Amino acid sequence: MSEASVRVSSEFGPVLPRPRFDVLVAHGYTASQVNALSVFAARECNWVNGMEMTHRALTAWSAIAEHLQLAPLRPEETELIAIGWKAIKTQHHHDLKTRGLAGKDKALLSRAFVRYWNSVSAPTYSPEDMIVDRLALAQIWRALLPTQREVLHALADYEDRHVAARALGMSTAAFGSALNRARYAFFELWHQHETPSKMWGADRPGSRHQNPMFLLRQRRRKAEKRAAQPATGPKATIGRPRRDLGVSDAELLDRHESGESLTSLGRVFGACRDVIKIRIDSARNERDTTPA
DNA sequence: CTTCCTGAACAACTTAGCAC
DNA sequence: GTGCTAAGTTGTTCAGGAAG
Repeated sequence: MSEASVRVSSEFGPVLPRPRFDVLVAHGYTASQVNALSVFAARECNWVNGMEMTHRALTAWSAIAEHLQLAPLRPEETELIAIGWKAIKTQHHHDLKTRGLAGKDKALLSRAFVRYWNSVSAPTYSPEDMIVDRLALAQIWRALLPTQREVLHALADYEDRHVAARALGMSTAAFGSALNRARYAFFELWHQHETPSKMWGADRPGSRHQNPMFLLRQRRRKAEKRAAQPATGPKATIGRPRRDLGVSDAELLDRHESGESLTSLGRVFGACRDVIKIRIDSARNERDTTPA
């Protein structure tokens, strides 16, 4: 598409409003040209079926205008259209996510889906859910023991269990126990008269792991992977090589079954407890699947 | 060369059970 | 009710192979 074609194109009227003044945006591009490029990008973007045309054009418009302002050199029209397409695609994905329809498993009815369509399909907006939740929170908070409130409060304040534990003069282990009990008490009260589901998720640091849907999907993927693996057969050779602890897995299993704890075995062989556990599990698996 | 994927190892959190 | 310990569970990082 040439500069001349942008100038003569006047088909963007119904999609985007024509600017009242054809002001210069940047690098010689005028507002009308940016409009035309945005509409072109929107119309030719055939891989976002279902996204409304004006929404596409506005998304492309924002991205193109921003790029023009930031670009050190004059960008080509094709580059601006590509910028528009990229923005439309990203926005489309975001929209789907908001409606709970994103992800590889299109059949999955996600929480976002329920949350979005519950509010959208309601005849009028209702703050009922938020009010009920806030009242329940206030009632449950009063029903908790003072120490349970303290640990929850400290964790919320410091956002770090080690710092929170120090602030309360507790060991990390004691804080962890108290926190677990407090959470469980809260959970029971929240699900009063119902069977509470198992606790899930964890307050790990990092924004990625604050998303419960991420945790849920990750857990499901792992379960699927485990289920797909054959029960027997040689293990894949790729991955980090095993460290030689100077003891066979079978011997570790024997010693563990004789009463030695995982921790003490870990200390003896200079490995963390989980390494010992993995090897014991492996030996146990092999023993159980090998015919006598 | 880069990116993606994988298993091993490590780290952190949760839970159950015991003692006080 | 609380603190502690050990075991169980789950997330992160690292190193290496495969694919493009």
